[in-house]
Amino acid sequence: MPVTLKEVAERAGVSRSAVSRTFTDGASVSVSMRRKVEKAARELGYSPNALASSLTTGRTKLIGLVSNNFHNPIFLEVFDLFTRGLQDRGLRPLLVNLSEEVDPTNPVRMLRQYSVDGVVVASSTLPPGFSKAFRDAGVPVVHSFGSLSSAPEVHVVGIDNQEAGRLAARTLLERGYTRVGFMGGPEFATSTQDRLAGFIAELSAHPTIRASYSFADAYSFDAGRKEMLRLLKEEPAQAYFGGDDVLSIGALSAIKDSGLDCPKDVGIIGLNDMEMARWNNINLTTIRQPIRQIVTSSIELMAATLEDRDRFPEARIFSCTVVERGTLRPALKA
Amino acid sequence: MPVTLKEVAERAGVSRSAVSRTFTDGASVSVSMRRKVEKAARELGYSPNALASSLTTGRTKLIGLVSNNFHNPIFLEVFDLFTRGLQDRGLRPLLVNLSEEVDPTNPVRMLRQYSVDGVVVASSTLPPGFSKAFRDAGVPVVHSFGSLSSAPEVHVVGIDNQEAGRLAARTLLERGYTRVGFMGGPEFATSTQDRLAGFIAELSAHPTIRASYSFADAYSFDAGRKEMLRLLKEEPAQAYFGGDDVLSIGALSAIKDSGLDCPKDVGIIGLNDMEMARWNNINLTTIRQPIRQIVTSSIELMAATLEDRDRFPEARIFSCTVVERGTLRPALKA
DNA sequence: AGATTATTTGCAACCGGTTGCAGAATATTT
DNA sequence: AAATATTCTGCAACCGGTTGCAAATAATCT
Repeated sequence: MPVTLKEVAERAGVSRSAVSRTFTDGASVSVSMRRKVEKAARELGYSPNALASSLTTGRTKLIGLVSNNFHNPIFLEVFDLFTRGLQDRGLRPLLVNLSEEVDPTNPVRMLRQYSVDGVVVASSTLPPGFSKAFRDAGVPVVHSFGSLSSAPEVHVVGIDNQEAGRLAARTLLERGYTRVGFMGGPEFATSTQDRLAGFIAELSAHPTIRASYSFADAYSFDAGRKEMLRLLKEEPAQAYFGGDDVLSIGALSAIKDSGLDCPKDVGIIGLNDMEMARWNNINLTTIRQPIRQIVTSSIELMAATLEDRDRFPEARIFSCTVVERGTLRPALKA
Repeated sequence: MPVTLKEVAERAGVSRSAVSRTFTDGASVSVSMRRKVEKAARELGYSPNALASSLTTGRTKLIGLVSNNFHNPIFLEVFDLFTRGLQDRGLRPLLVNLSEEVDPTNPVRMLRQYSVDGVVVASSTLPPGFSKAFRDAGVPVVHSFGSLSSAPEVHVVGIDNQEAGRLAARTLLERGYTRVGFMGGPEFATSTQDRLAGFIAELSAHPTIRASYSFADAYSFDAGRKEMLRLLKEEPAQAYFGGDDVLSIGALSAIKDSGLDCPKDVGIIGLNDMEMARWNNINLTTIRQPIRQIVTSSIELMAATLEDRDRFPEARIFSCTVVERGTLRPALKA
């Protein structure tokens, strides 16, 4: 059904190579030849088969976009930015949903079968083993929103989750809270671990502060709500660092339903600054993660790595900022 | 770098065809041969190149997943369900972001270059011209969440938006509202037009009801908020059918900020029943769209159409239900 | 104009697989 | 055991392009 190179060549009365060259830029074709071929191509409605050409060029322009975060609203924006950014560079995102996948073997095989030029891992929860498995398969990898190690083995772009944890702790201290809590996401998520570590590290310099830690089952409204209801039954802290915004909003709902007031009785600070956080019936104080910059930078890094496949792995860190809203009491006067 | 068929054949000491057959099911290979080949393949870490084979088989198992709804939280779930559902059938979603695209030419070309086996258009706002353009390119198309015409030219799976509009109108009538409004999404969106048409149709049977219509700039919180603020300045209706949930939540925020109470002063019914609608600090009465069923059915329909490419276009309609929450006053006693 | 150099062009082989066909190897039948 | 029917296997051509190489054309220089 689709028109092939050969048909165009025949109609234009030239060789197949000539047609091929008119459609590969940088190739040597005379203007007259180009005109002839383009005319024939137009009349036939020809457009070259990217897959066939990938066979010889070794480039598909396919980029695996793998994620397992299909329940966090910020990731819709992440996908939006990634797809547009990749498209703008002529790259095609092959979306891979890794929810419930524990072993990288299958995804790796699949991505190799489709000869992707690179893989973007967009996930805050996938263990680094996945990225490494892709790299070991010889594919350039950028892990966005990943956790950074001191010696990155693949490119990582994101925030420093430990620093975010420290920032959360500092913010709570500034507000004069003396009993604080970390209400994290699922314990196995890399982001949770890192944020907790930072949170603890910062507080360790303040021995007078009482701190507690617990984990919700998932990064979800219900999990946050459930966990906060549990916490409120016993002696709750004065303020919590919620694992992320969705979780924090769930916690907020628990607080209100328990007849308590936020921030008067219990304070909350979230993380992400997702769209809903600023909705005025939520109005969540939170730590903002610069998503747009992270995605843009990830795409640039991927493009650069496609050029130079031996590029040394690097970590690109973006800083977070506190977004003041209504779920934490004001800072103490200095 | 990657291992090829030939290398496996050499190592196993057999012909290339033999190796190929081992990896295509339904092909005739003896057990001893299969064992030999599989051993060699395992040792070399071979897995067949799907793109190369697509050249001769004519099937890539690539499915274009095209959408322009990257700001509506329900679409995150839609993408989740689609990617998993497609993956489960061995199909690979090639994600295409059509935001800001007004002409189907480029996307069509791109999808043809990558020889997708089919296209799923997942959008409630794209005009039918896009689906038709894909179909005209000879690719099987399923338009999910699309608007249905009486004579579908491509497969359409979704709700009957007109019926949803009627349902909204009926619901408002049941509650005894006599001055009602339609606060739609952007006027050009197909879903908005259909919902409005149904809303009007239902009310036309009730000449005593005063009805008004207006449109927000987008399906977004801010647009809904802005439009409701505008409406509240003049003489507002007693209750509104909000174009979708996000819009309705924006409207809700405007109502509260204006010192009014919902549902006491102004009622709202949304559409979609997205996750946040049930968050208790929102608690939006809304019309539920059965997303999961729509996606599942779309995938089945796509799979069936891949089998029989001449399948006659059909429309699959799922019904909506009202989800009672807190933004509409109770129904009148009968 | 003739020699020299730079551009174009077509040939043919190749990218990594698949598949119709015919001969070889097995299995089944009588 | 011979004849017949089945199942396997390799050959070679093909899928839709690309590209090194050498011949053919065009451009530039004396």
